[in-house]
Amino acid sequence: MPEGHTLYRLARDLSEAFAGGLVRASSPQGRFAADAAVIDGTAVLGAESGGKHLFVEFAGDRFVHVHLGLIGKWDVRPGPAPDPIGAVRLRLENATSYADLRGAIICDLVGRDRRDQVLGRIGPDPLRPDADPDRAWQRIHRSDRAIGDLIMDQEVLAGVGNVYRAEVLFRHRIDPLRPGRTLRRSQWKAVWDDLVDLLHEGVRTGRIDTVRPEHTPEAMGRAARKDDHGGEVYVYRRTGQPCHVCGTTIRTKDLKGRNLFWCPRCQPRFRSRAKVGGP
DNA sequence: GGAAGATGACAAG
DNA sequence: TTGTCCTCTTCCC
Repeated sequence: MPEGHTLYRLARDLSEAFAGGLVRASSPQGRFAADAAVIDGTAVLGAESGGKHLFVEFAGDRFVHVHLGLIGKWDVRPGPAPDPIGAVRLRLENATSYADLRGAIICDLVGRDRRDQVLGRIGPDPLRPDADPDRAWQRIHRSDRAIGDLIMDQEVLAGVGNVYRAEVLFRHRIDPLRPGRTLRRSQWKAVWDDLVDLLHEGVRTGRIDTVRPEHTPEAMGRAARKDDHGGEVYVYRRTGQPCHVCGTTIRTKDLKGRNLFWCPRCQPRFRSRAKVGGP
């Protein structure tokens, strides 16, 4: 679940629940106990996300830096907190809300320097209005790496994970294995603009839906069925199933340890126009 | 009841 | 490139 839109929503929800007041902080699981004690009873100033990173700011230039990784979750709920269930690394609570963090790959108490360092290292985030897509383009159009690899590199572009990667490349009929340097600038601009739209839609709904109206089950006369992660998608985790658009079997492949999904017909293999080989 | 896999990133070699 | 960490769900026995 945790791609950029999830972290953005979390930052918003944490701000709404806790900003401007004092919070109790604890670590029922114990691994964050010493740091939780430092911020316990202090004021939350706000929360912000950058790509998949989340920072909760406390008075005194203290920040809780969280990265959910593959399996982390942060549940923000109204009401008095119940007894912790499972391994709760960090719990924040006030009179009206509580938030339980589990399974995060990063949960650190840091200063402003570290926060600035982390946010300075990531590429442009499509959810930030001041993001500059040209920063990503400068990396992409000089690279021999596959666009499917580049687009998930958080130093190139921040916030896109495996679902958005698969879906946005499908929507633009781009072969995921095509080298970044072979893309045209106009193609990148279209991909970026689409990511801005898709991520904002993800923030609004809390799900990843990427299927265009003309390809919905209703429009195509097929049975409606939500995919496992809760949204309607073209190719993500649909290996072996027919493409919603052309019916070709969706394929998968391991790319640097992550599953890549694509339709070989809608996203035909890119061939360089440069002549190669012998006479 | 247990293994495998998952929307991720890091360190080590 | 491989190994490691973290939790929860799904699938198979």
